[in-house]
Amino acid sequence: MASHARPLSKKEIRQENERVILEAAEKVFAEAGFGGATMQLIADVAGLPKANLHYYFPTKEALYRRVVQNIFSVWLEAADVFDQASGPAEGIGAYIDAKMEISRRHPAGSKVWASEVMHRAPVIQDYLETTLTEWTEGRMKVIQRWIDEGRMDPIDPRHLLYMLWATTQHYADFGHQIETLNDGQPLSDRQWAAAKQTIKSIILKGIGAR
Amino acid sequence: MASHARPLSKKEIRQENERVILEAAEKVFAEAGFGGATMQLIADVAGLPKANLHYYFPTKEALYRRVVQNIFSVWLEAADVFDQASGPAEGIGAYIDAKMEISRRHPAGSKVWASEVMHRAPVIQDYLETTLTEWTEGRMKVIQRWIDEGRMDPIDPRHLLYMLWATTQHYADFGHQIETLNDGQPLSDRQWAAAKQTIKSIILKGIGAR
DNA sequence: CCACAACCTGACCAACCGGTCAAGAAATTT
DNA sequence: AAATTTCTTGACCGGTTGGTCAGGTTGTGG
Repeated sequence: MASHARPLSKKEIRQENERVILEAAEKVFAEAGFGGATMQLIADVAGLPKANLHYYFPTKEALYRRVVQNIFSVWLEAADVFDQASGPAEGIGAYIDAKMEISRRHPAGSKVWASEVMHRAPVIQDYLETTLTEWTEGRMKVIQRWIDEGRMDPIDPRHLLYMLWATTQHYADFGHQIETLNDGQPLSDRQWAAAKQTIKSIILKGIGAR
Repeated sequence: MASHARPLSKKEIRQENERVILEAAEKVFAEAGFGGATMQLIADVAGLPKANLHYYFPTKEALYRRVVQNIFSVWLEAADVFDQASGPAEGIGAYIDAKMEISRRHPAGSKVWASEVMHRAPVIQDYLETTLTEWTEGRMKVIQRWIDEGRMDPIDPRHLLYMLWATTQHYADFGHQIETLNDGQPLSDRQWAAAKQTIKSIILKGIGAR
């Protein structure tokens, strides 16, 4: 039982507790939605008294906002692979791999994001209008350049992006449905690989990547 | 003001009130989630006193269950076009059109369904295990037959189906995000047509439909 | 070692929610 | 037109929820 643990410093205490609370909150918000989640349940999952949550996060909304912000930053990181690529096959292929990995490792985060957007983004509308809009336009330009260079078919870049988001996030957001249709078992390593392979195969061939 | 309206019969009253309540409930559940929705708000949207809702639907859960069941039946109807098709280009193309039309006309329903599945399907798990499983297996056999007949590439039918669901429902579930990225405007007729066309083009080429 | 600041938490509260009920209004049956 | 069934609704209730707070504990800087 960590008998040699020296007393934690105030900074460490704050860091650790915020981390534990955010982790628990992400899980509970994903499973119950914002309205269905309760501070009491989040506190139980985090292993802290409810009043302690309100010490670190003044309101339920403030806590939720932090959870969504965290997800958004993870979400954007996957974009890096896009820019560093030399062509559509490499760039889009790597992007699919990255987003599928996020769906597998952070399904709760993806669900919170989906829920937030479905409810008309009451908390992160400003992010949609600024950061996401800029990100999307940048990526559309990259795709358009590939088209102009004759490295893929003339596909509407916007709808191609939507297709990539939809397909990859589906494996997180609808994971329960997929699991049910898989005899109640989570996808195995082999099945995840097959999913990635099928998606990449259809899309890369579908856009005529060369 | 319908001054000539004869008094409504009891049957008509029941039919009309249930319809109004279910319509309001679908909208409110879609916008707020099950936990965030309140009977009072549904009553306000329906234009009825709250106690009247409990006369027609004993509990919030019972009302929610009916909403989800309605959505599920609409959802399955779109399958017809799949079976009547002579080949993958026609069948899958028509299925995409049908599901995109549902996303456009019934976005609230799609959101309720997504929300239900994301929360581990507490209400319609039995449907997933029976009706949806059977439906999926049937459609997988159709696709496999097309593959065996050499009418499309050997694609894993299961992941192709997930891709079709994900891509089409994305336009309903993430409609708010798409609208924001479209300068805050809903997609026009032309843009909906472009979306359909892009999706069909990529997928049909991607699976080598011939 | 002391004074201060940061952290912790059981107990509490006002607001809200799903659901009930009794009493009346309206349609239907006899 | 009386009797009966169905529909309507304001008022009410117990339970839950987000949030508060006072008083205690623990680390920290001088």
